[in-house]
Amino acid sequence: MDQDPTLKEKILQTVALIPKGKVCTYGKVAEYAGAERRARFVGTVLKQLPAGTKIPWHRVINSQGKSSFPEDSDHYQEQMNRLQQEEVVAMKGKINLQRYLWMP
DNA sequence: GTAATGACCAGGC
DNA sequence: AGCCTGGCCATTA
Repeated sequence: MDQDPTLKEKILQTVALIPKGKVCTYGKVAEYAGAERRARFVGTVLKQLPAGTKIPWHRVINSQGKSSFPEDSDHYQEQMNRLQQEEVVAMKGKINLQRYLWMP
């Protein structure tokens, strides 16, 4: 049981708001969800998501503009495939945040 | 109760 | 550009 169940829900809700063709960082998601210094918690929450979730977790990347997964992992490939499918282009595994970062 | 863990981040070198 | 360090804080053991 969470001490603050609404916080997890807020984070998921915020991630769900990221529009197609845009991305957001863990830190920004935390900020928009009203949890300013809880970037790591965002990752913890996304990790718990089931396989067929509707939450667009692939639109969440780290502050360096890169996937937070190792390049040889399936998660990395899936994330990049989905982003590319949404016209989000990554050069050398790096995404241009100036261009693709979602700003509500 | 303490200690370790982690889909993070900013700063320093 | 890369690598290391300290800080962060909810979860887990």
